Amino acid sequence: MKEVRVRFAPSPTGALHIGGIRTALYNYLLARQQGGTMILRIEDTDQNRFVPGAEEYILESLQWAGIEIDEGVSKGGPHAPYRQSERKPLYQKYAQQLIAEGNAYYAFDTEAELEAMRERLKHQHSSDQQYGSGTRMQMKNSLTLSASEVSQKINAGEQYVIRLKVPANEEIKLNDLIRGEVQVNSSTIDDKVLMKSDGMPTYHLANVVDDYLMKISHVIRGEEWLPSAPLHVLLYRSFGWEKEMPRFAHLPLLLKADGNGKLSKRDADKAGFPIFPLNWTDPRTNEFSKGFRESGYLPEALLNFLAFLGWNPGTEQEIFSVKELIHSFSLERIARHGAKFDIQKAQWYNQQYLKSKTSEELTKYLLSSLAQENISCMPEKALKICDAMRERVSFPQDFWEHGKFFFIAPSVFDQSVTSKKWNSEVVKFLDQFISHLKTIETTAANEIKIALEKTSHTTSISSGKMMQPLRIALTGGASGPDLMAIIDILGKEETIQRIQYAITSIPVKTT
RNA sequence: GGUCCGUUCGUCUAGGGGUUAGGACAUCAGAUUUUCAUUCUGGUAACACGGGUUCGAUUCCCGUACGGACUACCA
Repeated sequence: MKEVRVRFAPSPTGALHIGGIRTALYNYLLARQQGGTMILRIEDTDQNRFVPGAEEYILESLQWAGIEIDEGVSKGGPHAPYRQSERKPLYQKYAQQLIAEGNAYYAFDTEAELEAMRERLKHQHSSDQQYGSGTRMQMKNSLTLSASEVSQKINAGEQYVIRLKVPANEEIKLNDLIRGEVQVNSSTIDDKVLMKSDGMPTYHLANVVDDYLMKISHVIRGEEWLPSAPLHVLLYRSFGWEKEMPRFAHLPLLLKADGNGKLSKRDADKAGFPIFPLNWTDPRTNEFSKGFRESGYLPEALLNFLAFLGWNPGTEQEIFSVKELIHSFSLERIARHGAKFDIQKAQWYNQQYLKSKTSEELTKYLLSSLAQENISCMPEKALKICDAMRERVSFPQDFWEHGKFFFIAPSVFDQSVTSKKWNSEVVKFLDQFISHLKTIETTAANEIKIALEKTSHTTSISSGKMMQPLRIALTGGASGPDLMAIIDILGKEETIQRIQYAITSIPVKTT
C-alpha cells in the first residue's frame, strides 16, 4: 500500500471553525495510525478574503488541540512552499499544459456577459444553466475566437480566465471511502475556472495540483466538497494523473443543535457556546468570539467529543484518549449523515476528563484563577479545596467560581433558605456550636462532629436540621462540598467569625 | 430550479432480513449523602412514509416526503 500522506488545508479567511478541527483530527488520526504524514497547507488563493492573523490562529488552534503537523506551513518539508500564494507560478505552468493538450481554454467573457448568459438560459427554462459543453461555443473564448484574436487580446492586456474543457455526456465515477460509489454525468459539470484573471488559481486547480505534487494519498474533507469531487477526478484525468489520484473521504457536516442547517457562529452565539477553538476578534468587524480553550474545555475532551461526532468504534466505549483514537480509528466507520452539535455532551466529556485528573493537577487550575484575582493561597490549602470540590466541577474555572467562599466570606446569604430555616433554634444552636468549637484542638472531621454532637446534646436540637443553616452561614449558599471539609479548610477562627457574622446579620424568622 | 448526499430514542449512535432494536448524553424516579454534585438502580423515549422483493423487512429495491451540501474569477 501507498504511503499515507494526508493534508489539512484551511484557508486563512477568519477563525478556524470547530468543524475544521474535526476534519484536521480525522486526517491526523489516519496519519498517525498508518505511520503516515500529516501536512498543513494554507489555501490562500483568494486575496480578497485574506484575513490577517488567521493563519497564526489556525496554527495555534492545532497546537492547542494537540494535532501535530509533520510537514507544511510553520514546519517546512520536501514540498515547500506550503502556502499556495507562494506556489503561484506552478499553477500557471500546469494550466498551460492543460491548454496545450486541449483540455482547457482561455475565456474573455466579462462579468456582465456571464450574467447575461445565465439570464438568457434561465428564461429559456433550460435545465443547463452553466458555462459548459452546451454553451461554451456561444461565448467569448479561445474555442470561438481565432488564435490570432486570442493572442491579440492577451497581448493587449485584456483580462482572461482559464477554464477546464469538460467533456459532454460522460459518466464520472468516484469511489468515496465513506459514501461508496458516486456517479455524475459530466454534462452537469460546468467549465470551472481554473485560473482567475488575477493570475491566481482557483481552489480546484490548486488543490489537485498540490495534492498530486505533495503525493497526497487520502483527501479527507467536508461534505461540501462532494459536488465538486467529480470535477477533481476529471482534472486528474486531464493531467494524466489518474493512477496517482488520492482516495477521497467526504465527511458528514456538523449541524446546528436545534432546527436544521449547518452549524454556524450565529447559532452557537444564541445557544451560548463557542464555535471557535480559541478566542478570536475579527479584525474587520472587531467582533469578539470566545473560544473553547478560554471557556475551559480541555483539548483531549474536545477531541474525544469531536471524534465521536460522526465516528464511533462500534464498541460501547465512549472515553478515548488520543492514543486510543489513533488505534481504533477507521474511515470506514465514519457516518454518512450530518451530526447535530450537542454542547451538553461536550460538557459531559469535559467533566469526565477533569475528574480523571489527580487533585494535584487540578490545583493548578485553582491557583491560576487565584493568581488572576490576586489572591494568594498555600498549595496545601488549594489541594484540600480541589479535593473537596473535584466531584462537582465541569470546567477548570469552576474551582474558583464555585469555591470563592473559601477565600471571601459571604456577605449575602441565600434568602430562599434563610427565610424558611433561619429561626431562633438555629441561632441558639450555632451560638452553642461556637462555644464547643472553641474547645476542640483541631478542625479534623471527627473533632467537628464531636462538637456538633455536643451542641446537639446541650441544646436538644438535632444536628441534621442545622447543617443547612450552618452551610449558609459559612458559604452563603445552599449547596457545595462536604461541610466538615469546608470547616477544616476555613479553620477554627474563620469558621467562628463567619457564624458570628451570620447570626448578627441574618434576620430571624419568627414562628 | 438543477446536481449530489442523507434519514434508528430529544441528541450522538450500535445493529442489521426473524432482536425484549443495544449503549451514551439529556430527562424523569428511587437509593446513598449534612446540601449540591458524584456514584448506583430503574423508567420514559427511535427504525420518516408508501409501494415492492420475501414465509418474514427497521434492515434489500423503487418511489415520495423531509433535511443537507453544491450550483462564484470563495474556499
